[in-house]
Amino acid sequence: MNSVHMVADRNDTKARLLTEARDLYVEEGPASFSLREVARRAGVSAAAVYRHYDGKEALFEQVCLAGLQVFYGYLVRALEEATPHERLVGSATQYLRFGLENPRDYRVLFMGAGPAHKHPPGKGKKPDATFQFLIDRVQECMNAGILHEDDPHEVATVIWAHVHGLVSLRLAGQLAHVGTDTQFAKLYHRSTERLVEGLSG
Amino acid sequence: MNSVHMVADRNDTKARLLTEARDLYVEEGPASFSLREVARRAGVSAAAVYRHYDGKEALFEQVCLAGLQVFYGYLVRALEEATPHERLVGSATQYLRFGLENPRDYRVLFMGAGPAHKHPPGKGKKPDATFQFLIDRVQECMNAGILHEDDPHEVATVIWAHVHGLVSLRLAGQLAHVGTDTQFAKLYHRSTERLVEGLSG
DNA sequence: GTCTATAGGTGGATAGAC
DNA sequence: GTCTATCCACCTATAGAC
Repeated sequence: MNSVHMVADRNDTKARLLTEARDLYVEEGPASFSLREVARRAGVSAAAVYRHYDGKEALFEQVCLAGLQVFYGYLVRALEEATPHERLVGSATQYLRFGLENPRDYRVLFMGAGPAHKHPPGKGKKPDATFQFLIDRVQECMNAGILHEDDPHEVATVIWAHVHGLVSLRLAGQLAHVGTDTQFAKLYHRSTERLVEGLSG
Repeated sequence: MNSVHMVADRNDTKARLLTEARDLYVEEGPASFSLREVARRAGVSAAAVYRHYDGKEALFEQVCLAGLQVFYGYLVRALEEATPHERLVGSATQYLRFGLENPRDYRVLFMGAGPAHKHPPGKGKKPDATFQFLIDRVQECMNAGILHEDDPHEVATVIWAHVHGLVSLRLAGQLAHVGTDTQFAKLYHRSTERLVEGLSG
């Protein structure tokens, strides 16, 4: 096995720094996110980090980009569905799956404290791509007559707010009373479907 | 006018520090929130802050508490409504008003970066009181037969997630395409009412 | 590619004068 | 109540040895 083909060696310092950086960020917050602490957790010196990343900000940028890659990996699966309706529902399902299976990435991408990090390019640009994806699913349903003709922008907006609200509150521990992830998923799907029906009918 | 009765003198350093602290937090994020910078903005030395607050964390705690006071000031107005249904809808309305009229306080209270600030007592305790308030409104509607009997916990959960999702995305600028605050308010009310109908019918 | 050493900077908090 | 001066901790980033 050539090292060139190894994507995530357990001892790959670069990859290790990336995950340690992400974990530190979500565990201790932006205020405590330091390059030195990331290096400590990864078991290397602070100076070593500069062999892999251009600095603190660049490191965090890569954390965001890596999270987006994972996120898109989930979203695109919804396109494998057969009908427009299934693709729309599937999008919501994949969004939920991403959040529950990658809570740390979700927090970095969608629960960053507003202007917490200034530069992270994944904050103002890519989520727009996400939004467009959802708009396309809605438009698709309207074209197929599955959803009543309406402003796809508006319907997509409300759906996004709804799923983001549910997932973010769940990950924040505010919805612990709902029970298991499976129970939460039922609630998620039921309320989302009813919301869509209510908005389109 | 006795100074004892003056709550917010323009030159009241203590009050000035509080608002400067809040603004710095929402503008620059937790990572850049420093006692020294707050003091600079307030036009006093860093040491002067300690005459009013016990330190950096204590200062931020007071920022959170002040925001909660304002928030509750909005919520309780919903209790002035005549019927359970109007009180439930009114709660959502007041929640929206608070967010649009006090975006900085809203960000501090509900859009803090997860574990961004560790101690702030307004994060794990008080929002529970907020949630209980909403549960009470829902239960009230069910008792009155206005909402179909269901788990008030669950219905309140979905409503909270929905309104929080809409307001937080709006304040994050992700819903700029919706238009004016008035237009956004229409969307907010319409989608919320349909959600409630869908969940209870 | 990783280390140690170091330069240069910011911040929290305290002491003591006024 | 506010100031200046100060201490100490921690950080980013770089230089140069290995």
